Amino acid sequence: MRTKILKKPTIKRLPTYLHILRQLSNEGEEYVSTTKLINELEFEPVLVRKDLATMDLPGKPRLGYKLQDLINAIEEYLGWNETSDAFLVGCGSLGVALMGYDPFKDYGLNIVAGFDNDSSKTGKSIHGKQVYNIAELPQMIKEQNIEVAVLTIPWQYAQDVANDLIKAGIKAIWNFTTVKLKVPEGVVTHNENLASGLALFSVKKKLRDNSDIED
Amino acid sequence: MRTKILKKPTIKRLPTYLHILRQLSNEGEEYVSTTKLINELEFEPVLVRKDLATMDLPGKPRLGYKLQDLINAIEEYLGWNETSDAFLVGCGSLGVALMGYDPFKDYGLNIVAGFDNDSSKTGKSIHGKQVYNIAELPQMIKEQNIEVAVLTIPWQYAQDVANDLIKAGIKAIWNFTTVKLKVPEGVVTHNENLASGLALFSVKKKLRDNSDIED
DNA sequence: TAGATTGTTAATCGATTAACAATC
DNA sequence: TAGATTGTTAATCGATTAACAATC
Repeated sequence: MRTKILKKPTIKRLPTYLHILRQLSNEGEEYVSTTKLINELEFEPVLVRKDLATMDLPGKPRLGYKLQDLINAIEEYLGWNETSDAFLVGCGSLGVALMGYDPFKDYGLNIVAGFDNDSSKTGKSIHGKQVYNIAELPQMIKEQNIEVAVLTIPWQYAQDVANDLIKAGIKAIWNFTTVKLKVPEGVVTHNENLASGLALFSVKKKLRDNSDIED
Repeated sequence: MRTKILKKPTIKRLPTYLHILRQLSNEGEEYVSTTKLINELEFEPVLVRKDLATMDLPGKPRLGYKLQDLINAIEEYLGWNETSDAFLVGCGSLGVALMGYDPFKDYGLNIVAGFDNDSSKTGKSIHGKQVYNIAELPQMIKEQNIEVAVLTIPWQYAQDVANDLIKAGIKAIWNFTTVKLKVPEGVVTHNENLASGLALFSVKKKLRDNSDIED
């Protein structure tokens, strides 16, 4: 297993590359050069070349990289060659969306069930996935050996529920609440901050004409 | 109107501050110091102080900032003191979620209607908002003077639909597809890249034990 | 006055960009 | 051989952190 640690900005750009590479692959291409990738992107060529170089694949001058090798390397690095099963906690509108968001299957994430404390939601199935009462979480986490959770509950309950999840064996939490979770060693969280994105969007909008702010 | 341009990382942190400040305000606090903010956060104190300093408010040594002034300044800077009406295009699972995502009302965004080309979706209302056929978009954008669009359609159609939106008068697109939209001068887009977040999450997960990667 | 805090300038760190060498 | 591309080292740029002065 590769243990080389890439820079955070590089990691964030990898899915963008991967998306284009998969497209090119569908179109039957065999090799891909930085130049070809750049056409679809707004990154600097050197940046792309450096990012791809971190994958430690040999590129052929004049040709580029072997497309499939590059795809495999990125998928492997991200761990997207095998999917992890995950529980989603909080079947509000955002939770329901994520349960039905097809593209995740390309990103190594498989949400297998949802949980909620609202009895009007439990017992039904959403996007083909069963919704259970949150009380059943600990037992089901243990039984099914689930290590990944997606947290889409109101922020007021976030820390408490996270504590329960961790106690039951969850090792990684993708957190969509605005709360910065406090977690013990050995548990990772990642905050998906929609508000940050919206803030940036709002400011760009305001500065529309005289702006020099970049994405 | 304030035209001072903040740094991108600062802008992304503002909503986090705002969230905590609003909480403190609800609890009846009148002043807030960096020290108090830090308790809820994982940022460096100096960083927070510098971010807040960009708001150009006088802080009182030993006391901190006047809470309400700080909240107002941040909201004003982000343009969140007044909400913009927006159309959402693409009522798939993600689109439906965003239409029903309550917190947006605190973030200056008001999605007033949805659009889709699937006749099984049009004519109904979702989360209290009407869904129209995408063919009606141009006319309705003009009639209602809408300048903001949220784009949650499959990426294959993203550029084409964006072109139509812009032609009809849309000035700002919050783009949830994986495509980097090409837009003319005077139109802003912001890409919300869920895949980037998931990539970072995946890598953190993989490196769980021996990691030195930071959020 | 002492202490907690704001506010600012300088130093460090990290990421991007520029310049150029190597290769098929 | 010429040219397109990979690959790498050095320079620049931007953001964070450290150090310290100012103030109530």
